[in-house]
Amino acid sequence: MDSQPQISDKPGPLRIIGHAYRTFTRIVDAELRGLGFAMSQLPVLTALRSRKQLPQAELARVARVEQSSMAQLLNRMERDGLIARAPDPTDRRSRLISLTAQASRRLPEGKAIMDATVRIALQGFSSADIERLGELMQRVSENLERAAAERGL
Amino acid sequence: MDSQPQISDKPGPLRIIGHAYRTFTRIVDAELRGLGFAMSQLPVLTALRSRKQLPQAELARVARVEQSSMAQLLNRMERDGLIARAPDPTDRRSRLISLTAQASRRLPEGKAIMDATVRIALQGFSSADIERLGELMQRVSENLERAAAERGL
DNA sequence: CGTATATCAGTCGTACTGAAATCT
DNA sequence: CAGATTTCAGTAGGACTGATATAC
Repeated sequence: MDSQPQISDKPGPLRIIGHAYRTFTRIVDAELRGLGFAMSQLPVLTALRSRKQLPQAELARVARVEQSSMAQLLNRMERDGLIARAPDPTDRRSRLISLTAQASRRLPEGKAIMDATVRIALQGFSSADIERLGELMQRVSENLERAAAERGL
Repeated sequence: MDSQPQISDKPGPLRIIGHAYRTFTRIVDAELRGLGFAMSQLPVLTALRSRKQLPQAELARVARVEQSSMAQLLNRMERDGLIARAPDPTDRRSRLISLTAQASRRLPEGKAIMDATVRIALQGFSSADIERLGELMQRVSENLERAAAERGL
């Protein structure tokens, strides 16, 4: 007798996406805590590893967050001794961000934790599955970016 | 000369997922603002529409957030006149949550906005694509849930 | 004791406002 | 020089989490 409505409240793909992402963040942040890192900091750290000095606006672009989000993140990172801010000699509005030696030293281990967790998330996925997931999510992201732009967001 | 490293910083599937979800939230919240709703409230509202009275713990389970997150969400919803809390006659620790008439009246329109935004996110997707995306994300979610449980998170 | 709820501190994201420097 | 743009800072409020505390 499955004529019962069973009030499934089926989550819908976007609900699943949100929940999976929060679970991912929770795991990575817990693993990074021992290193003194947080997941939100990794894009900043890795961007500064290759190009040693970058302005805040460029870091916001790389991390795909708003300028004010990046400003606050950098405040916490400076407080925690992960980055330093130095005046930009060529533009007095700007300050150049660089890694401290400590952050630079611990970065590889942090990146390894991140990569390992991504592998856990994708356990049991074939290369084709991974490629397909990336492609589908990329299309979702583009659809939403376009809609946001149309609305001036 | 494309022998340049081109420092692609390829996002990785989890980064795309996070960014897509944030963009989705931003759009839905903007559209719901006129109704006085927020996206985080919709699971609560729809759960209370079918079963008119539920305790906080059950709402946290349905919305897949921690108990403290739900407590604060309900505080804001009560402040905004969307829900009411009444003592549970059968358990004096618990309080039963119910919708106000206003919230109940506006809920269908809120649900329509949500559904329309999901359709935008999935524009250009065949039914097979949608099914495949749901299936892949479900597997990611299960992998991460298992890992979180193993770590006592 | 165990379960339901409340509260606090902290992170992270957004929007909005405004000052200072730069560019045209 | 005026006016627009860019770079950053600061604030407010929301949505999470984890850790505690209180009530039954």
